[in-house]
Amino acid sequence: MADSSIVRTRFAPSPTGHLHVGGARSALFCWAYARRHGGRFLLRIEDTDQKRSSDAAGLAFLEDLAWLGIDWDEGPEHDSCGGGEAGPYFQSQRLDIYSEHFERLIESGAAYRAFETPEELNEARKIARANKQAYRYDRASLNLPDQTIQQYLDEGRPHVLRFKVPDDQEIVVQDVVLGEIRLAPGELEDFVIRKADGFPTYHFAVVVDDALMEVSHVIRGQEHLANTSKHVLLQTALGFEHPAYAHVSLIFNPDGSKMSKRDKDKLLRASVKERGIDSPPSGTGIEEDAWASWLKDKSIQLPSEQLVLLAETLEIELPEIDVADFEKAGYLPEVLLNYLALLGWSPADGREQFDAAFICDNFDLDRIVKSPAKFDRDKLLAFNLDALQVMGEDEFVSRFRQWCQLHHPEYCRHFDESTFDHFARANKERCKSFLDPVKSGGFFLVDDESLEWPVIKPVRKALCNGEPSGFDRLEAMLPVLREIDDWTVSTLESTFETLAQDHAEGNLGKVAQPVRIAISGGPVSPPIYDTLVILGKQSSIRRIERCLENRDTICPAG
RNA sequence: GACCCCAUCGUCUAGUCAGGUCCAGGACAUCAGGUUUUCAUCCUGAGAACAGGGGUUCGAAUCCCCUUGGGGUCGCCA
Repeated sequence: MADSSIVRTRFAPSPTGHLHVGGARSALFCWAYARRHGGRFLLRIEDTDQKRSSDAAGLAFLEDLAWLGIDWDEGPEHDSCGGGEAGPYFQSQRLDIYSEHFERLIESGAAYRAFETPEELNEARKIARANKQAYRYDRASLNLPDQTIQQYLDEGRPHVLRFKVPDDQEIVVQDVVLGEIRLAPGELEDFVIRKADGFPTYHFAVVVDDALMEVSHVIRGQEHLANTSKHVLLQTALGFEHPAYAHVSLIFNPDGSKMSKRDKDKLLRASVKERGIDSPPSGTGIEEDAWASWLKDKSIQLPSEQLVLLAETLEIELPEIDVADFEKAGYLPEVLLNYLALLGWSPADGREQFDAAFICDNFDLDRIVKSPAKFDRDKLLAFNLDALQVMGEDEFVSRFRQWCQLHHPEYCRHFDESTFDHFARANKERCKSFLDPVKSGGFFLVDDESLEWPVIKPVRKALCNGEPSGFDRLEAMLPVLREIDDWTVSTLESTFETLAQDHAEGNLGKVAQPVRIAISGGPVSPPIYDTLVILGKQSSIRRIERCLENRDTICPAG
């Protein structure tokens, strides 16, 4: 340990695609802590599982981190982030480093070879479970005669390396958030540190890497709490210093279950089973084999594109779990970051809305809460609204345009640049997320000749009821609107004021609402003059005409 | 089942470590009014919590114990 006073934190995900919000918060806390204390934040890829192959898609979370504005000083290179002296930062490239440390443990007798097969162990676990007993590895291989071991080795029997847990001492973990956690002697079994394929297990790799990368503070989710005792033991056996630990509570769904990256699979799997679908629906691109094993094994996740396609065919709405889901749903990265920071942490001054710089200036471990938090989308949405409202108009337009290009290019294609601009501005005051204008603006995209008017209460109220009715007023207004040459917000505004005087005793709503419905097909749209201008004179007139033509369907006689 | 962690309004939390200033504060949500050309905003107001039981103490949301509830882990996953 070169200089123990320098703060070094790390985020160490496995390369399984997108970053989920729990991971994002861990990364945020690590990052903020390093920034607050003038330290370094590193990223390390925990890819020691050969079965879950790590292709390029596995590294999608790098984009998610970057989107959130979390940058790393060392780790995989991405844009201007990454690099560093303590690499490689992919565990699969550090195998020779681990073997050196395995050797030390074998020589000192702190680790031993074990020859049981996974099947044997599974069987033993099952029996123990059936007898309502806690299963612990029985150390059978530890008691094997040297001769037998040599014989097995000569035969080339596959084997793992297990760590010999001292059975006479209590293990104490000091946690910055939780305090002191004690584990009685004998609670821990001799856990595996090297798999049969020669790769280290998570426990071993994490300890070696944290030590070699001089990580000073391990900030991670509480699901790792039970592992920490193993790590502490390994550190002692290897002669490493213990980093400071801070275990952050988990993030839950509103229903109280753990918010997991596997939730989407879980939801779909349940639905598939319920409907008795036993082969992969066509168009999802899922192979028969993959489908079968996915159905059987809860720990298997489908690639995200297949997940999306499957959800579409089943007409199921997937929960927002990944950072990318929130991006797609139209949230601002700075708002998500803000909200995530509030999940388990709060600044001393009680402020709730702040930016990344504020977090970096104020974050500390002593204000982290121990209890778990439920993810509250309403609050996130409210924060998003606030951020959208205070955003400058130009910034809003350009960010909204960028987002549309990515997620709803049909709007960019449909409008020319200045009309898109107007569309964006007209929506700014009234949207909670980038998705709102898109969801409510579908009528802009439909053909004038195919616009329909659903016969729902607010429509009938505005169009059919009263004397004169909305339709009567529309009829009277149409010729006036036809005569307008200067189809602009200001001209329309003065025209409508006159129309309101002439036909509705000055009540603007009485003239605006029928027009709104006529041109949008429903009772909701951006401010009426903006809507008329964005749509254009020709379309607006045509839609009013067609609405009038449909009077009898919309207001059935009686 | 074993072990470990947690427990303040519906939700996120402040207050807990250094007991009194807390008949518990804020935010989101809810409800009621008001503003508004629709929706969304915006403004005003209201209701809403220390899980239960024992201690310790002059005094407990704060300290201790038990119960209950929730969660995590128990993989040759990370």
